[in-house]
Amino acid sequence: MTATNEDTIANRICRILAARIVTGELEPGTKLRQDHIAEEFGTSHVPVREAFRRLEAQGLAVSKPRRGVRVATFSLDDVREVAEMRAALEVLALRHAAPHLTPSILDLAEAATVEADNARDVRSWEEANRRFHRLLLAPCGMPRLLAAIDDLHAVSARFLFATWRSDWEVRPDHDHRAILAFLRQRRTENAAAVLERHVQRIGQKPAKNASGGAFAIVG
Amino acid sequence: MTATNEDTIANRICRILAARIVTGELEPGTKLRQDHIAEEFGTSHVPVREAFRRLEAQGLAVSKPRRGVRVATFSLDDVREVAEMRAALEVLALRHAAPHLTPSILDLAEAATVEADNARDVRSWEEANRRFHRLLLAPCGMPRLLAAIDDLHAVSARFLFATWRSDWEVRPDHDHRAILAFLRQRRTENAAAVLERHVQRIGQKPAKNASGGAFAIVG
DNA sequence: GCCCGAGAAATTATAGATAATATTGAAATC
DNA sequence: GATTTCAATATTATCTATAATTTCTCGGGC
Repeated sequence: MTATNEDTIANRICRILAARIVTGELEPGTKLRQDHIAEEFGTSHVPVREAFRRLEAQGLAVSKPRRGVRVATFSLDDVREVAEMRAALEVLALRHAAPHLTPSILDLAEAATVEADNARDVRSWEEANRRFHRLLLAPCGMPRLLAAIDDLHAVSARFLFATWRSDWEVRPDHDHRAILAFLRQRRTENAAAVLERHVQRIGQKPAKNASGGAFAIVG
Repeated sequence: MTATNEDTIANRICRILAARIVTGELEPGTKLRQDHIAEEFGTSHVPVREAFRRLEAQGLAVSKPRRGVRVATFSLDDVREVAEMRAALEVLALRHAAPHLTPSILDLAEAATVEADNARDVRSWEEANRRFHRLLLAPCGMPRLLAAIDDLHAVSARFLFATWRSDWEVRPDHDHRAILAFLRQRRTENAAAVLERHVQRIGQKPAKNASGGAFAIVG
């Protein structure tokens, strides 16, 4: 029952740092100092360095030789790029997953949509939204594709959390319901088309809402 | 003029091991022992471990905690998955790159095609082929997308090298020429359609050639 | 007042060493 | 003869220490 035995220290550090970066607790550009992190986790700096390498590969951190590691910055262009990649890959995954979607999976996805619509904060909305996407795509049986989509989701979530620091307004997600309706009718291509537009909206220019604050459409 | 100063030891080890894995010099399933590799490169094992983490992220190696790192194995399903991902992402890249393609870039791509057609071995064919794809896609200006495509190319190349161990037959690439022709006419969507089919062919079931040996269409 | 440089402090990258774990092979048992 | 157990070996994951590089700071000169 040794929980630490299943997982390496480097992996744990990587997961925790990734969560901090995604939620914005660690701001873009922040220096990640290996000795400080090592001290915080009560380890040496070697596993910390290994965690850095994984974060780098996921695009959450940037390292320059001999100049340290920083939390990756991201521009609107980056967000748009990730949105387009997600759109292309999620459509691919949905096409392969559709034949294996069961009514019970679609019910779970609908429940996730309802949860997202009722979410009171951005964090629980993000969790429910990601669950919706994952439920529909997981049956594609393409592990590398799913892993790539997950990484892109993480970057999208960074943008989401950065935009909606504290305030969050409830708004029903019509795209999700449309996708589910099409999938129930086995009209895969229609569902894929809605999904593609839906995901591409992530990177759209933030617009003004009624109260004057900027907001971005997210998916 | 210190070349080693520009690059970290871990990076160098990673690049060299990646090349060995891709070319098949290191066979799938081979155990990668950190102490042996460290000794070969005349370093300690710490940079070796960091290199392992990058190889893992690229999908070229698989590591299980406390059980070491092995060269990743790959099945025909894996190859097909990578082919589909490449098709989706390369089409996306081409759509964005097309407006920025100049006649001189297209000329270089044509030269690469000629080189590939005349290649006497699989290795030089692969180099020319990859150059062709990269020339056409690089102007898209989406660095993360290009990096993802590069990683997928590496996995495709593993399959290529594994299939064509030594023998290699010259065969002109009609797809490449068709893509170039469409791009010269600014018919981006036609070019994208050919590219999509072209890349998807990678994972197609190996067929028999005249001499009776199995061969796979590759792109 | 501003810029430049030398020295100091902090930090990274690497090396060498240690403890814990998995693997292997041989002997003993069924 | 096959199987299980146990110890020897090999390997991994980690820690401590060291060398090298970068950044910071403070003082002097323009």
